Amino acid sequence: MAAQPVPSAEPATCRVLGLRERKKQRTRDALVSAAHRLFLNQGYGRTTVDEIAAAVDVSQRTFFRYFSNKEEVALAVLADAEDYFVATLRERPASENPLQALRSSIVLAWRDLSATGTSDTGITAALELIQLIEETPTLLAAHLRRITEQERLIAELIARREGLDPAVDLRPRVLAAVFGGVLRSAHLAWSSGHSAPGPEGMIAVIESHFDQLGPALAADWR
Amino acid sequence: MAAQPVPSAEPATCRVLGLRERKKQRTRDALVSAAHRLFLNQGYGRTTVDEIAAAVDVSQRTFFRYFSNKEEVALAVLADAEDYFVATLRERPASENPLQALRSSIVLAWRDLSATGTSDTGITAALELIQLIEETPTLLAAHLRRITEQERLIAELIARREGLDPAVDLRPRVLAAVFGGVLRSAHLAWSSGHSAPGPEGMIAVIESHFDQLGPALAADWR
DNA sequence: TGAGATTATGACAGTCGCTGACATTAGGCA
DNA sequence: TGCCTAATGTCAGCGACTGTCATAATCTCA
Repeated sequence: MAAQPVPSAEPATCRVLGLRERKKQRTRDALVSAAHRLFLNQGYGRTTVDEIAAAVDVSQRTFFRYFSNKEEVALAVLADAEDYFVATLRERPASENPLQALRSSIVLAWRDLSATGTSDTGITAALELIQLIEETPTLLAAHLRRITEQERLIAELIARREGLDPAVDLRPRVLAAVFGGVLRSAHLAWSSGHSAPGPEGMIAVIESHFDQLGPALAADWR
Repeated sequence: MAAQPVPSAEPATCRVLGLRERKKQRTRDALVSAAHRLFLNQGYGRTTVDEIAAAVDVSQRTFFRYFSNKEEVALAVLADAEDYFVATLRERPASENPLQALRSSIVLAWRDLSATGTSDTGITAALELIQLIEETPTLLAAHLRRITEQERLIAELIARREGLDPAVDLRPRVLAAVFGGVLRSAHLAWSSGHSAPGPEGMIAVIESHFDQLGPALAADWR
């Protein structure tokens, strides 16, 4: 393996990663993708943790050292996408108002991810997972809880962005909750299958839901 | 529970219930209140289903014939309140726009329930439970999932109210999601303890969150 | 009122998610 | 090479939940 001639395209941190750390990362990734495959093939409920562990040739106990429960390994696929969204939000210019910043961040994040994506571990996996979540009550519950944690983070980001104290001003938290609601509604609409598939379809659904936010709150619906 | 001026969802059929049905209702109620007491005393996670069943002197198997899982018995306390809210929403005059109707329904429902409430099974139980939910991840997840089901119902009600096809027009679903988000945010704020206790405190928090909905979505936050 | 059909319940066994404890192995480092 | 630490496997056990079958309680109707 070309150990030396690698230029500094990679962050320095993972150059010096020991064998131990790399191995951990590999088994973690293997667990995630094995779980993903099993869940999609035979359903979440009909897949046991033992199966996932066996597919990667580790013990069940080791599985639970990587993921605190079965839901976590399923939702792990979305973690990257969420992080990317948050990173995007941090970089939105101050000229945008908060709602604009959230909307453009989510759309940009989807666009970037769909361009960057290695088709296997990337955005298609996330989309398949969203579908799976919507039809699996247990997963949906766990996902919704994660969403609310994300909303707290988003509220803090917005508050800092606008120079407000999040403990006093309710607007950041209200906005984050509204944003979460609109997104969830869009995910549900997309996964119910009446719209275009793939990232483009998802983006379109999200945009149309945001477009209806004003009208939905308007005094006159006619 | 003899109050008239309220929307009652009771069909006349249940006037003369057989012994069997009444007995079932009693054990169900006993399970709910025993569970409620145990959860509040020693925490949700440290209470086993066996304990709850034993407290009512039924087998564990019987417990699971009444509730499909442990979360359900905890959230059952909120079911009445939710039903009351939905009934209230159905009766809101057409002169109110959708957002107004939702807001006044939730406030009215809380007010009525806090007036009607037998202190034991009524609104205080619901408030204690909201607190418990917010500090118990498992319960929060289950609760959030129920909320989304409620949102679907609310969206249908709003659509019918406005004479729209909920499959076409996104506004009912978006509005329901926004409403759910604002409420959840209010619950969280109330249960974090920085506001007045009791139903009045909750109502105040809800009102203030709704007041911030417009400002949160506004273009200019200054 | 009493026999037979329903229906709720209990008892039991078993699966699966998840955890603590301890021994074993494998990578890091002097 | 050999010690130290961290990752893993094994095992035992708890608790949530389900299927199955026998029993007991209610209901129905002649």
